[in-house]
Amino acid sequence: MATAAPTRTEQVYARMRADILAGHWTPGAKLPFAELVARYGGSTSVIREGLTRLVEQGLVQAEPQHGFRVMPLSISDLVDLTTARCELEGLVLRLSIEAGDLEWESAIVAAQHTLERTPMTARAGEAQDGRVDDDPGALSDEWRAAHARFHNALIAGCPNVRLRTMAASLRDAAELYRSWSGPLGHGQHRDIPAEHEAIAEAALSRDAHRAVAELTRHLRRTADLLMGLETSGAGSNGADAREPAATRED
Amino acid sequence: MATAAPTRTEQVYARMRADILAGHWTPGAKLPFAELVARYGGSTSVIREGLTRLVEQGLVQAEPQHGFRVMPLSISDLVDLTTARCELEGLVLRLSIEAGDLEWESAIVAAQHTLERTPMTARAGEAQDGRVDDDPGALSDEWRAAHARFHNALIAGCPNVRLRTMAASLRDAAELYRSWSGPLGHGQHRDIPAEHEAIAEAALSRDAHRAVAELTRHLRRTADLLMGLETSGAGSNGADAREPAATRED
DNA sequence: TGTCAACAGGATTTCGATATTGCATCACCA
DNA sequence: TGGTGATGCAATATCGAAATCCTGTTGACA
Repeated sequence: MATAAPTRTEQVYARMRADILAGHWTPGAKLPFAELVARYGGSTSVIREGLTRLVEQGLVQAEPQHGFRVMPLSISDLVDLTTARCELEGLVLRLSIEAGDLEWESAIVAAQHTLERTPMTARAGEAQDGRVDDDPGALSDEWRAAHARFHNALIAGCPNVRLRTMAASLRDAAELYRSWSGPLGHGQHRDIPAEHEAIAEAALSRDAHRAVAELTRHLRRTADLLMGLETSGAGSNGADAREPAATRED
Repeated sequence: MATAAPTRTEQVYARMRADILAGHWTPGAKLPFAELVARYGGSTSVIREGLTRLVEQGLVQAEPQHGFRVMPLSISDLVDLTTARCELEGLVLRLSIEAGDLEWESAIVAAQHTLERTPMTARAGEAQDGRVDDDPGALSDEWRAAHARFHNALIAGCPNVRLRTMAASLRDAAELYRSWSGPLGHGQHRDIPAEHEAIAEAALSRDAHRAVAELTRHLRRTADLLMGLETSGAGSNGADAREPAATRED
């Protein structure tokens, strides 16, 4: 599965990244070298390089003489993140719709089909080997992967690599929040598949304005829900809420 | 001068970054460990960590088993970069104008005053110690610093840390292009100070729409000029132009 | 003469140990 | 008894060498 990357650093980095995004390390928790070396193999140099990359991506925090810790979550950051995503992902989606070709369309159709038929919640007690087991009702890894692929397919048509990369990076940051909140759709009279279909349909109709509006609503709803339930379970100093969570602007 | 950063990695990283942005290494050129160790001190680990951070920022390119090289320049990337900057920096400026306080205003006034009175071109023959000397007519380090501070002051009012960081990162990437083109304003019947003043004036008048329009025009003019002159001097495989430079969209 | 394989040189990647730093505990003194 | 300073411990930051990989060259063979 990880044959393409020849260097050990790359492999370790990829695994650490996946684990963090999957929620195997609690936000704000320390990442001690000893444990990382034991878990991922490689020497401190390799671990350190991986951590450094994650720091630069905003997924990990570095404290100069105290080591590294998973980026802590906060309400105010989630507000910022959501605003940034709405603006940036909206822009990228618009460019994508303008430039997307047939292949792009087909990929969206396929990704939506897959997502639609992938169950959101996993069977409990299927934790891999990580530190934190998934509570019942948590999003399944398969669904999250399909979800990411769907959103990636939407913006894949945008020819501007820089904008696309930045949008993807923001989505990763949001993934961290998604991992550390209670189950999302939970009854809350919300039809997530319908939201996805609305976005896809508008995009395929080349109706950029409507597609962006649907996407923005989708993102904001998710964020609002996350904020409502924001009480990250395990961690010691997991979440520090600085602001009273007011959706500003737009 | 570098007393605040306790770790050696931080110092080396900062110096490498500054040197790259200042144009002391030609785009596309290899960055051999031996030379880096000799120039910046520290062992390979330290150098490597710094390079890794720069890779994640898009300033350096990593080829898994072949080392690192300065990110190559290309017309198509400059087009993407400019679009991204116009959109993102425009957005951030708007938010900044909406939220900026008196302190923000004052900082802009001060930064513009400084910029206005800093000569753009340096005296020739003042190369520090680096590899590539500045040709006569190149932008002075002082002006470039003042210029960066001015643009930073404009967007400093934006409370959204993520958006602000991303905008700053894009400006750094643009700085690389600025370093590797002929002198900018060169007669070209262009009044750069006036452009800056127009942006500042509109921002201080809280006229977001006009400010963004002025900023966008400023950025596009610079990019167009860079593309017209795009023939990076020294480097071996410096610039690879993939597309015929067509400004699209908007 | 052209092609392929083995070899040598140089560069990067990885390792394990050492040096350094920060923190907590404890003794000592006012 | 409260506060201050020294000491030991744990963890990170840094180092320099060994291992690994790529590249260009030489030589043999068809």
